[in-house]
Amino acid sequence: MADTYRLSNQVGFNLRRANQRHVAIFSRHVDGMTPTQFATLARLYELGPLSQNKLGRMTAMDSATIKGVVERLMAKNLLTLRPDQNDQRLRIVELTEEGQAAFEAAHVQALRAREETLEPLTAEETETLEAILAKLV
Amino acid sequence: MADTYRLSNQVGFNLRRANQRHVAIFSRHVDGMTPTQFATLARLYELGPLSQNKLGRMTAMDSATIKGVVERLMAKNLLTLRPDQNDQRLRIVELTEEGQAAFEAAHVQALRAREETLEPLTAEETETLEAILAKLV
DNA sequence: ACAAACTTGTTTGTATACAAGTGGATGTTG
DNA sequence: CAACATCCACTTGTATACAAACAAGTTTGT
Repeated sequence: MADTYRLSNQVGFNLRRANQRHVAIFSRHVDGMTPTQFATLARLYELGPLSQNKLGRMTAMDSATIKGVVERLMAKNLLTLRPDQNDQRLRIVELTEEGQAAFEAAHVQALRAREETLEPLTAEETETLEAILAKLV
Repeated sequence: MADTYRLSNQVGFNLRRANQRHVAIFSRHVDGMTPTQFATLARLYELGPLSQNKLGRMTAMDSATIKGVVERLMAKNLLTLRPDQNDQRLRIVELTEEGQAAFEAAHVQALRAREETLEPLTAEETETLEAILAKLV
């Protein structure tokens, strides 16, 4: 039967909790920006201007989600939106100067959040976790 | 500077993606129930009747979140709510017969979802991941 | 006994996250 | 080149997730 089922041992449950914990730590370290918003800035910083949907794919958000994120970042003047010349469907998202600065500042704080998240682990365990997560996603 | 920052290497980003992937797999295997709702049933099945807030703590949800989850599960007749005799603040949540059956059925499907989630990993990597997640949460 | 501190459950507001459907633009193919 | 499929952005609806504030009940400290 299901008598021996223990939720606390389930990978899915612990994946969810580990993510919750990281989000909480991230929020304490990085001001005025969620992990998702930070990921969006990071991708634009890395890759330059992208269409909204492409940006969503690069940050693992569907079109409905990325729309809201872009909207909120735009409200903070961290990015701009412009139509594409060749393809009238596309809305090209681009970092503003302010957005670049915001990423560079948040980036340092995000690294500290990462450290605190991984603090319970040894350096070797951290590497192992990163390798295993890379295989999982 | 932040030139070398690679979002795809960030533990937080990959934790989020791994969780997204698991939720998607779970949804394909378990019908009519989210991972969170399943976790709620699992805890009640494991531990018996619990107050709403206590149930939230056992499933890693704050009071606002667990309220909605309980509401939706109650709408499906999978659990009931009753006042506590000794403490008038408490609302005791309890599985119905239908809720127990629903958990037992979903439980089998959830195990298959777990298998598919962990399919990219060797048995040893799975164990390692579980151990590391246990240290992280 | 009684005020202060805490707990429980609720509400509101904001932010992901995704399914499903729409309309317009672009690509592909017979 | 016209039918068809695909892609993009948007909209609606549902489901977590958490912060902050609140009222009512309970516990604690004196």
